[in-house]
Amino acid sequence: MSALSLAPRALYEEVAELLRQRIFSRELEPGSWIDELKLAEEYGISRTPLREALKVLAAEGLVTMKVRRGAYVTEVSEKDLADVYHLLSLLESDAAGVVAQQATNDELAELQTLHHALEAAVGERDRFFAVNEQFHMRVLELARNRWREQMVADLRKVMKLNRHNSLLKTGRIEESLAEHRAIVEALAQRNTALAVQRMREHFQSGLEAAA
Amino acid sequence: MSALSLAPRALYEEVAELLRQRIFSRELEPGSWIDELKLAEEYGISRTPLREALKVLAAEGLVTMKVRRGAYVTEVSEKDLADVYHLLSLLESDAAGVVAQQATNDELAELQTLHHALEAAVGERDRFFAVNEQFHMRVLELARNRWREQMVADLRKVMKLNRHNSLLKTGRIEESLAEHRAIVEALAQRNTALAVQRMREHFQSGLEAAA
DNA sequence: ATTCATAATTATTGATGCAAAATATTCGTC
DNA sequence: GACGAATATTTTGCATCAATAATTATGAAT
Repeated sequence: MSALSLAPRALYEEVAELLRQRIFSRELEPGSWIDELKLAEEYGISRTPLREALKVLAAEGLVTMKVRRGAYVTEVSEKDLADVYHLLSLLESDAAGVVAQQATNDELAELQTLHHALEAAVGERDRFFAVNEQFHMRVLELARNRWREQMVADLRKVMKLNRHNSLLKTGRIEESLAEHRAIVEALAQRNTALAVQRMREHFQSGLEAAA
Repeated sequence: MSALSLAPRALYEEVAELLRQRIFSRELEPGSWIDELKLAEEYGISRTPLREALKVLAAEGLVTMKVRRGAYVTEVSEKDLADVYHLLSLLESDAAGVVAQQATNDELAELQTLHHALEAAVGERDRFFAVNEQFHMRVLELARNRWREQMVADLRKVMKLNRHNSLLKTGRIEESLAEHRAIVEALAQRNTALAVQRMREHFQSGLEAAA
């Protein structure tokens, strides 16, 4: 078993990222017990950094620690998903409002560019999803609230626990694009309330598509 | 050095709580380096559970880990405080709206009872603050979104890092009480939009008092 | 035959020790 | 006297080891 690439980050951070990947790929199934010993051996590391990584993931909500029973991959119910989605909608809508108010013209132009890239990516499913994610994250960054960025990042990770990776449905690409266009327009007009409302509608229709 | 009381919780959880207390009491000052070795000796424990506790606190945002430089108590700028306060306002206002929609009559009655306890506690500063906190937390619980509860709990901890423990100012007790009354009324009327608006105003006036 | 208790095994949790890395101090040279 | 390099010290971070707690299985008793 080869050692891990020597990291600029701490080993436990590296391991946390590896575990995230395995959880998202459902190689580690929700509800299943995480075998520390087996994983440590598999990665060729000791249990200490692995345990620290599990603590980090527990804080993110991806794993649940049970006293004297070890770590389990978090099981998210349908209600959990709805709750998390609700919060994402709330936080990102508000972020859109902040951007409409506070972003510079250059930053708004950058969002327009990103939106054009999104329109150009229709047809290339994976690329579309990637650019879509990029757009949402950029809006978030432009709202300049590091606490919200952290929270949204964590919530999005929890959403990924779900089988139907449903922040954006394949069948909804055209609608989603139209909604994004509406959001960018509201931002360009610097219409705060409208930007909030349209981002909220964007999430709302995503939810209805999932139902 | 006596050992810690044997815990139903894991040792690292216990230690995390002790560290939180020391951080909130400003015995550990924001920006200062946390001496693992010294603390471990002081508590009569090894560095392993202490390090795990620090990881938990880092996830909460109370401490920041610097690579190969250990743990530091998080320094919150004025902007950080404003950002966190903004998020608390957003999350708790929305929670109020959810409660107006979904709470049972019994639950709303319970909030009224809590509010009466708050009115009765005017004059007893500490008790007033405690009941006030209880009221906010109960609203949050009644909104029944465990992810939001976790996030708000963490954000409130970060607020406590500030010297001016300013979720509620001493000089604002009467105003605060009136605002709470208005919130309870909106909830009793099951007026969602009004409940949201009044909770938001409640936070807004708290912010203005801090300025 | 079923249930309860005890013992053994398994797995988590805490401690100690060691190595690597970073920073600070001291010494030498310019 | 100042600047740079090298060494030493401090501290993080990883690994191995020991102990505790829980669960399961087996045996005995009712």
